[in-house]
Amino acid sequence: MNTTTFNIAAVERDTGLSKDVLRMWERRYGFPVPSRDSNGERCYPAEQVDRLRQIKRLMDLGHRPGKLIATPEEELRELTSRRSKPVAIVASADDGELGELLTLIKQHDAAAYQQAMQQRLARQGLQRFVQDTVAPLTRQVGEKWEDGSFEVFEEHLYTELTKRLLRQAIATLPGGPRGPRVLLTSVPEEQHVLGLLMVETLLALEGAECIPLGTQMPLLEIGRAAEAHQADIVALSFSLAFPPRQIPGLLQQLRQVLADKTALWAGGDGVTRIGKTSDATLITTLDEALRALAAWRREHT
Amino acid sequence: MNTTTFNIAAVERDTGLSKDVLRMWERRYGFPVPSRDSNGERCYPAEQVDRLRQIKRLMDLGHRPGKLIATPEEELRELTSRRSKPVAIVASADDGELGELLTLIKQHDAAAYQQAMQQRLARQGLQRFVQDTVAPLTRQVGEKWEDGSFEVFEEHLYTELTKRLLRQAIATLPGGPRGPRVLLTSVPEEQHVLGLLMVETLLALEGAECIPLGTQMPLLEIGRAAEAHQADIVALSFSLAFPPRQIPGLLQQLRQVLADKTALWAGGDGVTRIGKTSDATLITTLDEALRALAAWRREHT
DNA sequence: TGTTCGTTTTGTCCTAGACAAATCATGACT
DNA sequence: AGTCATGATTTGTCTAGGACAAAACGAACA
Repeated sequence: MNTTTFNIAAVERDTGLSKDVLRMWERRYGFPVPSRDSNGERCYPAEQVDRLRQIKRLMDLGHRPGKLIATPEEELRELTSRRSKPVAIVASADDGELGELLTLIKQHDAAAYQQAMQQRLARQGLQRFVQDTVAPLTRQVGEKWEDGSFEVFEEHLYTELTKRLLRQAIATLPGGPRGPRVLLTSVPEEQHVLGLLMVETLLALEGAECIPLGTQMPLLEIGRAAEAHQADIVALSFSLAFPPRQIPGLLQQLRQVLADKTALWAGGDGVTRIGKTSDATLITTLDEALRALAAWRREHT
Repeated sequence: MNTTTFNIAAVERDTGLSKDVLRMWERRYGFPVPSRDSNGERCYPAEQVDRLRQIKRLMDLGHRPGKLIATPEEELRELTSRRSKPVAIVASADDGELGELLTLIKQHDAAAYQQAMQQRLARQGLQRFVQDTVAPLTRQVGEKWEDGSFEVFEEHLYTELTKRLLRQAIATLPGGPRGPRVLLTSVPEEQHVLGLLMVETLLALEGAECIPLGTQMPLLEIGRAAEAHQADIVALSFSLAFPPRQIPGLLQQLRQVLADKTALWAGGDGVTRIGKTSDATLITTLDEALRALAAWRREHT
């Protein structure tokens, strides 16, 4: 009998759904329906936590909670059917080879994966490696995770190993301070860093001076860092999981904190869902990052 | 006029203090006292957000909010006076040299810092580098941050650069699967990874097979990962900032999720504040990690 | 085909009360 | 003098339901 239950804080921690949302769903949709302990506090069974995490993931993909909760188990079908929607039209000839890499992760063979990636890096060169291998591979891992063929921990393993590869590659680059000075980071609550690393790699290759501050910088500190480092550009990353409603206000606040001459770039899948803004340059693809760099250089000659 | 204000979600994001706590403090202590917008919602000025972050930091160090909030500006004194308390008795002869490294970070000279660290690594060897350089340096950066002589972004820069160094060093180690299989990760909400990397380095040096899953793994997923990887040991890290109240219950839940033969290690400064538990082996220093490894090996011959 | 406008959905914020866990202070006992 | 138990205080988290604004949707219209 494994009757472990989770209190509401643990569920928030594990699913990313706020306590407010969990209580509201219970009130409105009748799900989840946790039991109560002797103090009248909610006790969620593991099964419901798993389902909530699945729902959260589908919501990050654009689905609406009302519909998802109403769907009993056909979600599994929805998961795969959703596959038609994304812009996976970019059918690369490399799909087969990427599949091999995915298989290595799926087999949890870290050593073989790293070796295969190193070979690929040597063959393609860093720029093409990032654009034609790491980026599509990351997308595919995300999709595998959506349709349930990848576990969360397998995605984590992929992310961790790939981060190491990119950081290693960046370390070998000569630090050429001939381009703009770019400060790369993310706001608190946003911990995805892989996209930021890809951008850093490409910008560093182009000779920009990158200052990586990791993730989760408080807004006011980003302002101080930009000033202290005399940054020309502040580049932020937002993942799909980041609450979209917070992004516009956040960019506006940051814009006010930064000096006027400092450019503000916001990138990542999370910004595809917000409208245009005058506070920041929105960057949705790696190519756009390179174009934005070129544009910046044209304007500052 | 920089009159940017923050709503309560932004303050939670930037300070790590929950909305509940922010509202409760306002009710009980009369601080913070945000203004209200036209909807009656709280608007915190930047100044209060900074103070809150400072208070949060001191609380992580063991101070109590009631006292801190009552202290108007003498906090600054407290900050430095607190210096006497920590176990900084380990006066290493290296202090001078470490100071130089700190200075490089303070000057934001990433290139020089990396070069100096590489030299140190070459001179000391990896094990001593971790134990005699990285560990004390990290502690000092934390202290500098406490007394205000390091900004948050300077700590982030240190962390990011040092992470890269360690990962690079780990990558050069031969993957010898002769020891136990150790799965390293942290629970959601816990994003500090430097301690985990130090342990990974030492364990890998001892020939253990390390599986780094990054941070923020949901509990149930940790269980699945341990099973899939046939892990002998699951090693978790908790920083000082992690809510201590959650740790015991969390270890208990995880213990139930894991197979009996799988050992559970909990390390980091965060576990020094909780009592003994039968659910996990508590590890508070790097030495202890090595001893725990030796003990494990004795028991499994 | 695309745009505007009402309607529905959804998340977040609000107040205020209750309680349990942790911490502190006191006093008794070894 | 030190150690342990007991009671008071501090502190965080949970609960409840209500209100509202922003986003998403759908339908009528240009």
